[in-house]
Amino acid sequence: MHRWSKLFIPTLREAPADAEVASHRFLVRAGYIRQLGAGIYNYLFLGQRSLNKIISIVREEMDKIGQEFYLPGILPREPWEQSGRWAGMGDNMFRLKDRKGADLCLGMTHEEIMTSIARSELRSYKQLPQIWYQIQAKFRDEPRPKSGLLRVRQFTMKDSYSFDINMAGLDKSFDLHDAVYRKIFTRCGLKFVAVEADSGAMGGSQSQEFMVYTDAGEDLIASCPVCGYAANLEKATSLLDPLVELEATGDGTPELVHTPGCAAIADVAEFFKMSPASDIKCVAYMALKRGTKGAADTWHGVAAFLRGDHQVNETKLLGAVEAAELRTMQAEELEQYFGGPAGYLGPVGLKHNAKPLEDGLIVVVDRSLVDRKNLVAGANKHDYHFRNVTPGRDFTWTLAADIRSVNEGEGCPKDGCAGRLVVGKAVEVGHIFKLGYKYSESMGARVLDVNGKEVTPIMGSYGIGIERILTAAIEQSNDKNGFWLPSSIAPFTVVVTVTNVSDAALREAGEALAAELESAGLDVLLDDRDERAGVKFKDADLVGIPYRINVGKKVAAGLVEVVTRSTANSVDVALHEVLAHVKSRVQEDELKELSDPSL
RNA sequence: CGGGGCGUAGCGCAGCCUGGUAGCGCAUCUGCUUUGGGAGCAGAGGGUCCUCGGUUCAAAUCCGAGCGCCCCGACCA
Repeated sequence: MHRWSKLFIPTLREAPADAEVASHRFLVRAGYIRQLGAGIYNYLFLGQRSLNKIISIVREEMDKIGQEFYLPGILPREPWEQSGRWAGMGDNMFRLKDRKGADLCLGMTHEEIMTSIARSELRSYKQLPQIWYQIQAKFRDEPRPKSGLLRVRQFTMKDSYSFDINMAGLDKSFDLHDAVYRKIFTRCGLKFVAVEADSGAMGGSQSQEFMVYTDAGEDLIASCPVCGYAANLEKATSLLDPLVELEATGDGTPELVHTPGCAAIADVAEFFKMSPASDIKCVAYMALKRGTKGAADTWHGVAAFLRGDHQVNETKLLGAVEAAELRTMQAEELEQYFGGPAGYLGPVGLKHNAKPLEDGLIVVVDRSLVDRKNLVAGANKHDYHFRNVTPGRDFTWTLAADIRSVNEGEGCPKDGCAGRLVVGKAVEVGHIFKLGYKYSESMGARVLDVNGKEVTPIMGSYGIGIERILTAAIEQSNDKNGFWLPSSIAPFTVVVTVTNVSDAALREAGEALAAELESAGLDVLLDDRDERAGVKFKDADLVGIPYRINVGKKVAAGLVEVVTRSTANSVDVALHEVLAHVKSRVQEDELKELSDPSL
């Protein structure tokens, strides 16, 4: 029997001043967590209890498709060197040395280690497919930990890895994860959406994130309310409405116009009395090409051209030029590549590469510019623009690609769908990813196929952020008094509140009821503290327990109150019917979660 | 890494400008009363004022350096 009077549940009336998002404030106030350092948290009794429930659900579902391992958190340098990620992970990796001076790191993820096991143990296609998973602490030296448990330096991850003989096998492993993830998040009571995600510059054919909408989230999701299309903004595309082009002036060829003081898009649009959509915006970057086989890293100029009213999507641009990193150009670099200053950069007369990441400038134009005409663009000369600029005729490019971010209200990209996209903030709770051959190839994992020929297994990797499930659940269900969790992941299903423990009859009724519920398999917390009723009600509302049973004066009439935290609804129930009542409520919740059409 | 803010009792804060006994609310402990939405009265305990150095007769307060934490941006397999 869990008696509140004997437990350590340090609730706070006030939250620490630096807690901003709801889940952070409530996790601290409810005594779930305490901070130890930036992005480093102690999980106390209630927090750990809830996380354990989440882990149990994850484990139960994952065991249907995979096998649980447990790999070390402290890892030698060598496998990371082999995959190329010792350098590639950069400062995000915690690194340390042992007493002999050998390099070690703390695991951020375990592709290398799982692949090393596969390499040394898997020999035949007959051993495939394999799905291996673990639930374990991950360490990432985040540049900016924030928002309580949302972005931290140590967290718990369920990560799994699949090894298949071919693409069809990988598709199946991916689909298995997709199905199991939906089951897991549903059982955890999350209102989630699966979205298309960026698969990164280093290959991988399909990538899907599981997101929960919340303003505390750090990702932006574009979705179509009509057809259900949903994608991370890093990846989302859209249909643009047709535009009316400007009339050509003069002989229709580029004409240099004096545009004093028009460095900003808005100024240019005002000057020419046109929409910013008829202007060509230029954003200039330096792109990092990672040196291979010990060669030095090199930086290359990139000119990104797009519509004046569009925003560069750096993730897409990074993918388009196949670079490792981007940074914006400095003034000297602008002068070197464009011969003109910021605010007046343009594509006319620029020399560019035939292929990305060679010497010289890479010119990337957004696809939405390709069929346009009579545009206005900077002349690479202070206070001058060209008009009558037509892409293809007046300038060419290294490559044309989708490098812009979609905006809310643009057309859904699905064929025949007339919907308009909406954009919302979300937090990522899971990610499934077709890795391809990156790790199996670089680390030399091979098996013999049915013909006795050596082939490289194809891999997938799949993650779930355990703490983020808890955080997202709190974000989606809270009010000014606290939060409520689904009974599947709440630290307790029901709290039995004895309103006045100095009344022996109430105390005994509470004890008896709690014992009955507990012996029926419910997670019960008996609030037997010698506190005023109000204090106990406030605490119960705060700490996330979905049901409360008030054992008070009505006990004399054989009644207690069953209060639902989410709705504050209270019903009087006869003592001998409480168990059946609560059990059926919990079962209803589970059924509702599993059949909720919004999922 | 760029910008901003903060560091005084467990939590929330005042005091700092203008140097001189370290305070308030909540929490904690004791007693009495109270007992259905964070009770009342009386009493008590609790502080390296982030650290180090400097100025001064005297530093929470002024000066310098460092550390830590938060927010915005950049970054984020």
